[in-house]
Amino acid sequence: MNQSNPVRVRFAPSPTGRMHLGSARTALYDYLLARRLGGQFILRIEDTDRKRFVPGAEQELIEGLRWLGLHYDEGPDIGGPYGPYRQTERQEIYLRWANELVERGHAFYCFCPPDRLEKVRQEQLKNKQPVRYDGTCRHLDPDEARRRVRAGERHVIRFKMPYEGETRAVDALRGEIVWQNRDLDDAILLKSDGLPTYHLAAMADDYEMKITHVIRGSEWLSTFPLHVNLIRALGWPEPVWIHLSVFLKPSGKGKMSKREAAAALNDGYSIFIKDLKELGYIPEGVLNWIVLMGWGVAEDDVMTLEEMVQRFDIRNLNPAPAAINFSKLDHFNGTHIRRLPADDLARRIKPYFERAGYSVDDTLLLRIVPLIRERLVTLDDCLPFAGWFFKDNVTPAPETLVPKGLTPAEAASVARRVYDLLAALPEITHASAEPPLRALVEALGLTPNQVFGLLRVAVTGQAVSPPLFESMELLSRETILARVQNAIALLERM
RNA sequence: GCCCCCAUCGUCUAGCGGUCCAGGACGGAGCCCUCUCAAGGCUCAAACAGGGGUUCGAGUCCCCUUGGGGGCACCA
Repeated sequence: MNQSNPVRVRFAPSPTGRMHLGSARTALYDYLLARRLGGQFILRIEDTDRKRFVPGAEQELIEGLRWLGLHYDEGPDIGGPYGPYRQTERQEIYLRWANELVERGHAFYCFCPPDRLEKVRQEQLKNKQPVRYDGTCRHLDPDEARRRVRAGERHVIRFKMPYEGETRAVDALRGEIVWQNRDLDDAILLKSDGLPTYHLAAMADDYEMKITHVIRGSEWLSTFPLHVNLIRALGWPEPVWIHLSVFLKPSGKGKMSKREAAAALNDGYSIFIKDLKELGYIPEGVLNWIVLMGWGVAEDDVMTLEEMVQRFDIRNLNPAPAAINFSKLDHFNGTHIRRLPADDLARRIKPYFERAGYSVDDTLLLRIVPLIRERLVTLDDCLPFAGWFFKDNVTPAPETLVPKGLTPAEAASVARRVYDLLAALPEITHASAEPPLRALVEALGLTPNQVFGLLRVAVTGQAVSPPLFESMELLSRETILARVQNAIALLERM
């Protein structure tokens, strides 16, 4: 690689499914590497598989990247100097290189029908032989092959893998890897539909787009020798290769499966980025979580995207598979929520209240935020903690008003004393209400828990709430008195 | 079956031959704080897969075993 060239890193997903943790992490590392080294981050859509194409998948990818804050410099929706950035729009390029490979003797036309290939495969499997192409068309006379192609015979183009010797390639995380060429296969580069396979398309695009670092999943390790041989056959510069490990299911036993994904959702988690967003996770938390799955930092593991850029170094990447740990996601999400400025958090939770049907006063919301900030794991936790602020009246279950150790009648009596005390105050604030109420607790020979608990349920309608006095301060005196009055009535009716 | 990769607390990891009776984080346990729930503080339990080498010395290098993972498509 020529060090004087700018670093260019690409995220190249295929629009065949949903954006999940694995793709997000790859994109994140791509982004971090590009930003860290002052280069460009490119989005390229690998849509050459028309059978598996999923409408809307590209949009989810783009929205996912935007939500995470992983902004790219070039991509299908924003263009760039090396476009187009969708492989189906670059078909001529692959055709040209495939022909070039054939001309140079590094690839050959193959007319083998799929059903024959399948039979060969079964035979090899049965005989416990390595499964690969048997080489039938490899030694066809080139002129004869060209004639058949011109005649319109259905064909593919295969790479002519050397039969002897070995292939060596370097992965940045694992060092040099060696393959015996006799174990390698004559992979298809150009399908009979005229579209390239990943092998040709990705390599050609990486070359055309001047990609300097390839970060991809370890599932590409097995075709790694094919890719380097292809690149070398064409004399292209070799990028730095980085093969990331896969994610394992939470137990660490086996990879993430459909079944596991469903199980996660059942527990209130998800491996899909869009779901995570809807579950109330914030990009800061998600990013911090996934960046550490495969990247080790000695200390200070709470980071913003900017801090990740400053600290990122591919030498710290871990090639070992990593098990997904959702409780760590909760931790990072809560931590980053707490770090948000009040107005920012207010802006982010406002939609949750509105979706619940409340009309939200921004001034009140801004005063609520400090009360619930350290209680939120996900954004939607704001509802159980603070939804009651926006209700005109609350309706506690009568039995929840009765403190431990007291009868309903005793509770009613306590409530009346509390009412009298609050009614005597010209205004009810944290400062004005707490001292006399504590004195009352003392005088009644009860615990703060008993009295404040009753008041909490009376005022908020629930047993768990933000701090009582701070919460009451946000309510009008009339509201508080009316709710305590209501509680007394409820208790008297028990 | 064949090829390739990986291996430190339950999990994510630090460690790049001596500073490691192995450090941090999540989770767990306990204590403190406390009006509930949290947050926060303190403490504790918890790991170098096994076996051979190399070396004065190995978690750190090599080999084997075991275990885990990926791949073996006209999918990416």
